[in-house]
Amino acid sequence: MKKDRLNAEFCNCNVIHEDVVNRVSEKMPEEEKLYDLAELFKVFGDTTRIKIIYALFESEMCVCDIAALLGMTQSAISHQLRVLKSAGLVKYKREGKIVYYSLDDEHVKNIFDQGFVHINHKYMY
Amino acid sequence: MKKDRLNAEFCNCNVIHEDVVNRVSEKMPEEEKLYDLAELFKVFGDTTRIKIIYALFESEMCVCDIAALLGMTQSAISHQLRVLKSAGLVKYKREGKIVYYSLDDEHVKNIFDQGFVHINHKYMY
DNA sequence: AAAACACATGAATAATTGTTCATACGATAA
DNA sequence: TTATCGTATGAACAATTATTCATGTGTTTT
Repeated sequence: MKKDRLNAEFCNCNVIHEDVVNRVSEKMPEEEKLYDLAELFKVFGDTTRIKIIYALFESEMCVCDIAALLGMTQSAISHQLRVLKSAGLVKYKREGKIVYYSLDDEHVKNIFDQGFVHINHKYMY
Repeated sequence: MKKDRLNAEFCNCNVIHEDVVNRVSEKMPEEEKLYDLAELFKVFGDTTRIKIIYALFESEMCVCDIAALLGMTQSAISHQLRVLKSAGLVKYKREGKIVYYSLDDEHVKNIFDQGFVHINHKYMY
């Protein structure tokens, strides 16, 4: 009975298909890339941030306008804009007292469109 | 000084650009769609699940093999496969004692590819 | 100068969530 | 049948996180 372990890592069960595991293991992207990808999707995994991004698809907006649009406090929006900013998804420019936020990535729309394809496909059954 | 509120929702700041807010408001997708989209991305927002999906890009796999590949317990993998399954992202087939999981959505790859575009673009600066 | 406004931010709280542990289920083997 | 194996799952725990509240910063206005 085989008791192989891959990468000397702890695992409480046997490897059933060693060939498959080895082949897939070689094809896996770098750990760091996968981590970064998960971090990016984590940013998209919140309704408020999704709404902010959709709003910014249409127009650059200041914090107060976004807060009014979404019916949320200025503080909550500001906190979320910070998350979006550190993820490199939005940028801002200051004009007097007002700070205008806009999208800083032209690929986000594509990601969301593909996401909708999945959602809509799911509901056809 | 204007004190408008949109949609009769509470918001602790003034609407500065009423025209922009109204125009963007009309263009926003349905609340439910945005919620579903966030839920989908939430599933992608975990390194373990990202790894599982990448593994399944290459080959269908049983639970033990995935656990060995990722160096994690069978229980942890099984819990995550449950999440992926209820999101409509993976399907399974049973053969005796062994359960084989495989991808159930051909669009996921596109979403991830676009995600990588963002990540790689970000690191060029 | 002080007051008002737009926005940012630290701390606290509540809610969500990933993993572990123990155990149960379903199928095969002895 | 009993034992074993592959998998599923509920409960518990730790860690993360979204919002609120209070307050601070920077800019304009009076």
